[in-house]
Amino acid sequence: MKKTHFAPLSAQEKELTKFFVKMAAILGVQRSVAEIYALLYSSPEALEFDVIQGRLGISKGSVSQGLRFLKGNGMVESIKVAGSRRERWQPSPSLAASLVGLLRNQVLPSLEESKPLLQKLVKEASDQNFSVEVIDRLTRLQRWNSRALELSTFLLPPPEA
Amino acid sequence: MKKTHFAPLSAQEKELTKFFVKMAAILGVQRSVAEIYALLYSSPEALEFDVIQGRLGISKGSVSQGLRFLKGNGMVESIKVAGSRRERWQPSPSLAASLVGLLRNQVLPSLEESKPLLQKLVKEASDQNFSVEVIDRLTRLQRWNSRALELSTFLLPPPEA
DNA sequence: GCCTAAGTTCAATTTTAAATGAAAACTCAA
DNA sequence: TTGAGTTTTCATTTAAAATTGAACTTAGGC
Repeated sequence: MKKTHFAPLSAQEKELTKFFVKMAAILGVQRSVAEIYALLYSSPEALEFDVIQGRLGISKGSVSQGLRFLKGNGMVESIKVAGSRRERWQPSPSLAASLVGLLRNQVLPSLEESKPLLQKLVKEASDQNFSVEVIDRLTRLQRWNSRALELSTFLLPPPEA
Repeated sequence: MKKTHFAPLSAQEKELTKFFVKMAAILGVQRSVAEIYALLYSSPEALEFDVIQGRLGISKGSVSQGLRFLKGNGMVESIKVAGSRRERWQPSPSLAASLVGLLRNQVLPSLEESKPLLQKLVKEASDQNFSVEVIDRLTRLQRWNSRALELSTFLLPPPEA
């Protein structure tokens, strides 16, 4: 039998949601995702899909996409109980690891993509006799990109590598 | 006499714009702002309002707001030439300082705002006999927030303080 | 191996954010 | 002081992002 009524968020849950929504905004993560994470984070037990949907009052589509995003970034994990087809969701044990996963996926790709681009730009600027000032700026930019990349790879090593 | 025609962006300028737009996206900064910065960054001399508007082909409103944002975050500065009322814009000399300014304004406020909120949540959770697991999570969250705040204040000291 | 509960997909819609541009405000050269 | 040359403001428009939900797929209990 399927549940049809769910308790609205408590005052504390709402506050925690505010916090996660704010942090998520900094990282460019959407509100509904932060809401799901906040709910799981403030629940002592793992929650079923239905419960997440019902308590947050959002669509199945959003729950599905939100959980996929969170799982993809290593921020939540699901457990299965024998005899039921429903998955139960909970936050990953390490918040640190979760943030690392998130950052790696959000930031690293852009840094990597830009490396050859900047290299080309610096070369062209020198070849085409740009002003020293501009060449200098581009070179510094390139240096920044490399450093950021090194630092990220050091701080955020790929999982199980 | 007012200029009415402006050169479109060169291939290099477009590429550099792509780079800054990408980086800006990570930090949640809008595209038009990144475009303005990229243009100034690739120009050997300081540029007038009109030129920025003309070469980027964006509205006066966007240029005005974009420059205000960049200036407010210490990323560009304006110089005035005697005998003309127009300001001329250029990127701030230190890219590092620019990023610091940006991060401080984007991230620190949220961290600070959240401190008392998290403190209250931890207290309420203990008072109201939440599960150990949840109390533990909230406590770890609080610790994270404090550390991030300390680290930020250390890395990004307020200007001229 | 069915059959249905459970979850996913994605086009359509809603919501939110960004850009525009006309009008207002400011500023300084004359 | 004045007023044309600049820049800012902000209501409106446009564009982008997030959400919805009905149709579809999948998994596993029976």
